[in-house]
Amino acid sequence: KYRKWQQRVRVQTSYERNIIQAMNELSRISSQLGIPKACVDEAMGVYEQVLTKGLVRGRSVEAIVAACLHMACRKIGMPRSLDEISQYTRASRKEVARCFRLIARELGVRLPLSDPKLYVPRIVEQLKLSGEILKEALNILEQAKRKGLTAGKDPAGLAAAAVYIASLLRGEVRTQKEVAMAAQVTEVTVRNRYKELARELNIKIPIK
Amino acid sequence: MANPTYRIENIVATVNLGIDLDLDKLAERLPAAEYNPEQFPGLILRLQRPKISALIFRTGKMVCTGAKSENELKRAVKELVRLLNEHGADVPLTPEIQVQNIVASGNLHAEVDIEKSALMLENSMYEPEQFPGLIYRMDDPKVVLLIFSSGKIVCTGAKKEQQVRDAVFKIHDVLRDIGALYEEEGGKEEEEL
DNA sequence: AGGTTACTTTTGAAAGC
DNA sequence: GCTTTAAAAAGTAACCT
Repeated sequence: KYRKWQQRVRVQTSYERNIIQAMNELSRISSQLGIPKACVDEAMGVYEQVLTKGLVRGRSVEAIVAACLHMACRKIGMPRSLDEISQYTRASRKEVARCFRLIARELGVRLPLSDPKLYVPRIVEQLKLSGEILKEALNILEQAKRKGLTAGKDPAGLAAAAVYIASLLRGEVRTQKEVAMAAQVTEVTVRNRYKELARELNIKIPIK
Repeated sequence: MANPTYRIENIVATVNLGIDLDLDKLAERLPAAEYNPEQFPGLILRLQRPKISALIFRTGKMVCTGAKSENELKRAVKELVRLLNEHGADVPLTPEIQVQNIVASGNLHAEVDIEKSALMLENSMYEPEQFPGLIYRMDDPKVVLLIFSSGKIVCTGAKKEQQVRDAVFKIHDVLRDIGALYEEEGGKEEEEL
C-alpha cells in the first residue's frame, strides 16, 4: 500500500515540479512587465535547456528564470534590461546578470549586439506617438550609428534621445522627462544624448 | 602610427611576515588603523607617504594595494614593517613580497570600432547597457582588457610589467589586423610610458 | 541647467562567514 | 558567494545648488 501512496503523491517528477514553479515565476514577472507570449514561450524554452543541463542547482529558480527572460527578450528582438526584470524578483540585478552570463556561456548562445533601434517601438508606443515619429527616430539612430556616435552608450538613452528629437521635429512634442520615464533612463541622460545627436548630426530643432 | 602607451595605476601584492600578530593590540596602538573584525578579519592601515593601503591579518599575512611602482611598493612595505615593530610587533625587516595583480591604463592612440571588435573577437563581451567598454580576455599573456571606443584601455590581471607591455602591444596589433582601429581626427596628445 | 559624488566593469590576495 | 583595499576607463545616476 506504501507504493500506491507514493504513486499518488508523485504525480509529478521533480523535473516537472521545477518546470511548473519556473512557469509560475515567469508568467508573474512577464505579466507585470507586459511581455508578449512569444517571448515568454521562448524564455520557457531556454529554461528547459538550462534545467536539463543541470545549471539550476544551487541557484534560485527566480534568478534563473529572470536571466532566461532577459535572454529570450533579446533573442526575440524586444530587449528588456536586467534592472527592469530583476525589479520583479527577489534576486539582485547582479545575481541575475551572473546567471545570464552562465547560461549564455553554457548554452553557447551568442546574442546579437545591442541595437538602440530595438528600444524605439516601446518608447513610441508608451508615449502614444505616431508611426512617423518611429520612422524618424530610427532614421536618426541609423545616422548616429554611421557617425560612430553610439559606441559605449546605453541603447535606451540613445533611443530616448532619438524619439525626443523626432517628436520636436514632427511637432508631436513630449518633454524630456516624459521620454526619459518611458525609456527608463534619467532626464540628464536624454539631454546629454539629445545634445550630442543634434550637434553631431546637424539637426536643427524648430523653436516653438 | 604611434605606438600604444600605458601607465601602471595600481599594484596589488601580498606580504608574508611569518609571525602571528595581535591585531587588537595593534589597533589600539596605531591611531590610523581601522579594525572591525565583525565586518572584515583584516586590520586596515593607510600610509600617507607612499599612498598605499594595507590589509593586515592575524596570521601575519598582508595585502598591499595602491602602489604605482614596485619601488613604491617596497618603500611601503618597509614603512609598514617599521610601524608594526614600533608598536609592539616583532616582524622580519625584509619579508617576501609577491605581486598578485597589476592594473594599468593605456592608450592605443587610435579610435576603436568596438562593435566590430565584439563581433570578431571570440573572448570578448560588449554590453553597453551595462558598461561602455568591451571586455576582452586575452590568453597570453593571461590578462583582461577593457577597451573603449576612444582608444583608451585598462589592462588588469598581470603579475609582471612585461605582461602589461606585451598585452597592450598585442591588443593593438589584433585590433589593427581585424580593421577595428582608425586614426583619430584630432591632433597629437601627450602620454607617458 | 550644472557640479559633485558614487556606482557600473575587471583583477588579485588575505581570513572568516 | 560575500566582506575589504586600490585603480583606471566612459557612461549613467543621485543629490544639491
